[in-house]
Amino acid sequence: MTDVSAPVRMSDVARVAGVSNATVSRVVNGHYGVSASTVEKVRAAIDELGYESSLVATSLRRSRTNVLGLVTHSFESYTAEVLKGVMEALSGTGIDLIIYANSDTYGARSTGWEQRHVTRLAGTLTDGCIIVTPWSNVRSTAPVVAIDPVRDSTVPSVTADNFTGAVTAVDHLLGLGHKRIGFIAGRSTLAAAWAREEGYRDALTKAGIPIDPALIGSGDFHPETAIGPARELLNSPNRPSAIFAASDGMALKVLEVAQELGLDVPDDLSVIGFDNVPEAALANPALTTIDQSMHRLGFEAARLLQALVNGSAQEPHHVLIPTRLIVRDSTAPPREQAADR
Amino acid sequence: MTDVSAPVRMSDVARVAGVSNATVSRVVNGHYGVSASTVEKVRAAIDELGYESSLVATSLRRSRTNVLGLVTHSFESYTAEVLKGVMEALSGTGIDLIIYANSDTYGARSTGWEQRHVTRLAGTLTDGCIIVTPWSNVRSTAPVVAIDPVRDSTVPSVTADNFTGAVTAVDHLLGLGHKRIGFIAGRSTLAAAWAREEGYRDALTKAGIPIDPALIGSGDFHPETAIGPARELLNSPNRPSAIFAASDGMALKVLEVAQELGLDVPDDLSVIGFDNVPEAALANPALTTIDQSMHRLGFEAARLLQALVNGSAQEPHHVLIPTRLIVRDSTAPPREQAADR
DNA sequence: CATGTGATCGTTACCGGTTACGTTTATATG
DNA sequence: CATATAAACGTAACCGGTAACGATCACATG
Repeated sequence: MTDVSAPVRMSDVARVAGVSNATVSRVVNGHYGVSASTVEKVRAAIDELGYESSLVATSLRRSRTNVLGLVTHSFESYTAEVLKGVMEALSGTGIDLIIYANSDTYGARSTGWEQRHVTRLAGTLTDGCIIVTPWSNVRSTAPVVAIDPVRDSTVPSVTADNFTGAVTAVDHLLGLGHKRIGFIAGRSTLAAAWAREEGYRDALTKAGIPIDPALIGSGDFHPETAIGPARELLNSPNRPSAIFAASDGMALKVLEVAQELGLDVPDDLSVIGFDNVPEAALANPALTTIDQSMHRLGFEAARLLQALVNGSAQEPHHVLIPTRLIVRDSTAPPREQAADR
Repeated sequence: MTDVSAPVRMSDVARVAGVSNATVSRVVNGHYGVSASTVEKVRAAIDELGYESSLVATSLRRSRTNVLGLVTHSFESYTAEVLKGVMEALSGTGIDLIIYANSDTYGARSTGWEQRHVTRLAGTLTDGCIIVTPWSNVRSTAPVVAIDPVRDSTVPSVTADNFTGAVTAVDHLLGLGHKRIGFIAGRSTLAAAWAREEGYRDALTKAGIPIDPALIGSGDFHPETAIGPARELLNSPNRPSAIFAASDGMALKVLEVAQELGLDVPDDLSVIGFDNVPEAALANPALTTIDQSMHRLGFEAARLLQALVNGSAQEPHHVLIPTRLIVRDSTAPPREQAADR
């Protein structure tokens, strides 16, 4: 039967140790001005009572809390990867992480939740916040770092080099001999989606291929939204020989649609994604994609936020993570070219 | 140029609206006793200033915070699944979730951190806590629910029916004709590991097969720890025709070891895991396993914790989630039996 | 007209710590 | 011995809200 009584407060420790509240606080925080014998008494009382300071009371009074906040709206695998990166950056620093998730908007993709959570946390509970994939802009008095922000965002951010990555993806397809390359876009308000589409357009233009609006379908990064555009692209009389999807989730849906239509990947259709989520490597066929290290995004975001909190961050506050082409089994030369050889 | 000034407090709203702090509080919390015109003024001031109440100050004063805490030590895929279940249970209830992760022990598997975090959160910031895979026992004045607790735990818990699941796994192998079945155990201090081993022993005994200690290797649920025992089992002169690993992570390592030794799965060796992590379905060969719905564990844990907080939970406070055999490609009749037919 | 009643709103103590400041005591200095 | 100095520790204000309590006022009632 353990104690189900009230939690142990600092005043309890003070009473047992026969000192004042202030002295206990000094001991807990290792401040100067307490005799060795008093420190000993207080330590003993703390151990005896099993005292732990209240995070809430401490952060209300203190300006610095040594806790960083992270706000997210879902826990997909990419979020987990980001979190691992953040934890790695924080490991051994003595800085803890609080993740705030609100149930009301779960799965609802509603907007404005980041703002609410950030203002509720920043300035009191946390020294700063990381926002994972924000769907709207935020303002805050405490430092904020966004991962994959919206297009017009002015807050410090960490993103993959989406433009270069998209160019690399299209160049890969061009290099294989593809001429008609379809694109399934992401949510246009997000900077990442915009940059990937720009990369697609740029790479084609550079290669002297005119942009055909009929080859551009619009998704919003959620896998299901790729199904319609994919069917449309693949059912068209002059269907593309390759499709570049702005995310792996959507690319995997393209694979499904291709299978459903009896198209062989990569012989009839090449598919390339973006993100390199764990599922991509395990798909059938394994998905060629552009790797953006979520782990790295989280890691760098935590680093940047720490620097911002310490005031030691150098401008500009936008870090770009390089991307990498991962060639797997979903891309190959188009059938005509393959026959030529 | 947005405001980089101090955060807006309730007193700022009060000043702008020309009322007292208490009235603003009443409006924010929708309490009775404020005239319609005053409510309007306060609402306007709140909108104008963009006020959001401080989570910290509120929870310091209030006994009830409508925030649940979750303490975890890592963000593997099972944690993400659990989180999704928790969020689903909380969706629409107006109850938010705070996840606390401490960096010091990240990956270090040290002990006692759960206790620190729970006491720092419970009673002030949160109304109660869910602890994911605790490695030690905890006490708390606020309700606590453990997912996969330690063996001697007395706290309310949610676990899969590990015993029955393990029996099912072994029965599946026995049904295929296997007689020599190896086992790779999990961390013995965890209730789940213990129940799975008990299930293994029980199923064999029930089938009249004596327990051979040489067939039991010890891991601790971390995948790498399965490699040694797997090599030992598979290199032995009288090697088992099937191995039951106490977790999918470890089972996947067994597959790797088998490949390394030139053994074909499932022809030379059947492998069955436990958990049904996403990777299991995508492994080569696809892993036969016992499904324990992490999502469900999280969901039920959140439900139980809510009931505990509301005081509406009925005894006993231990909920058992049924498990399910998922037959895939890593199990088959042993070679001898296969030849018999 | 005196008093009762209820709605509205301000005053103030408090949640559990932190810290500026003041007080006491011991020791050093003139 | 009087005074300066510093170490050790307590007192009390404060962080940003909440809620018990009291005060004020309009209106109804005897």
